[in-house]
Amino acid sequence: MSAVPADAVFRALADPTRRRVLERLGRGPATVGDLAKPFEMALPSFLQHLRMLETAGLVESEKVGRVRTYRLVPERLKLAEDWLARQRRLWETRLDQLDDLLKTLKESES
Amino acid sequence: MSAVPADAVFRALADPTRRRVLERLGRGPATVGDLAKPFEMALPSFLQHLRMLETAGLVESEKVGRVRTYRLVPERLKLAEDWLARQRRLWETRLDQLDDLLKTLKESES
DNA sequence: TCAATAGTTAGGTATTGACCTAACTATTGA
DNA sequence: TCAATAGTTAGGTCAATACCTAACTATTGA
Repeated sequence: MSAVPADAVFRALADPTRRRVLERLGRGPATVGDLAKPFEMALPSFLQHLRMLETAGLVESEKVGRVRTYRLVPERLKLAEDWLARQRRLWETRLDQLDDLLKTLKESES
Repeated sequence: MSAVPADAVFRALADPTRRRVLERLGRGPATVGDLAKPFEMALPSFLQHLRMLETAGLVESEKVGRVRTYRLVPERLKLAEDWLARQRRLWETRLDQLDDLLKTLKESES
């Protein structure tokens, strides 16, 4: 069943921990330790979230010595944004058409 | 474990079946049967998707006689849109700051 | 050189998601 | 009135998520 990239992106965004990580990375790259600090969670659990973000393509990382640094891949969020924007255009068009219809009906009354 | 509304919205969007349903509803209300027709899936499985969209607040439904009709609740998509827009503003600001910094450095060279 | 640090792997549990079939209820049109 | 229609409920399988602890590897600074 075609696991479209959008699936992974939206699934990655579905978790508050992962959204907070993205917000953090929006202000610049950070190491695993830095990223993990604000969370109660055990490290291995947290790493799973990072892995999920990375496989969704929303972040990328590089290890130097024993330190791995993550940064945002902003283009990837566009996938989600684009879908939502397209969706909004769709129903806005439809509401406009309804509006036109109502206007036409009102005019033909007079 | 604050299950923020955004969680449910993004999770609802994570499945292609549900996104197709939303696209369909973007063109106007439709009954369960109408919505289900394009999908191979058994009806009970499909209903679960509809339920998930409804608990996420993305759609609402009303039953008249034996027919249930679904329609989009567009405001709800704004939750997702807003988060993404805020996120974009964040990292765009940061990239601008980097840009300024680089410009400043270049100027001080000359 | 060796103990502390940074991250990783292995493996276990509980819940939820995505599907199915079978059997049911409520409505409606002939 | 009764068979077809529209949707619903019950219950089962399998994979993935979200967490955990324990034990490990690789790097580095004193």
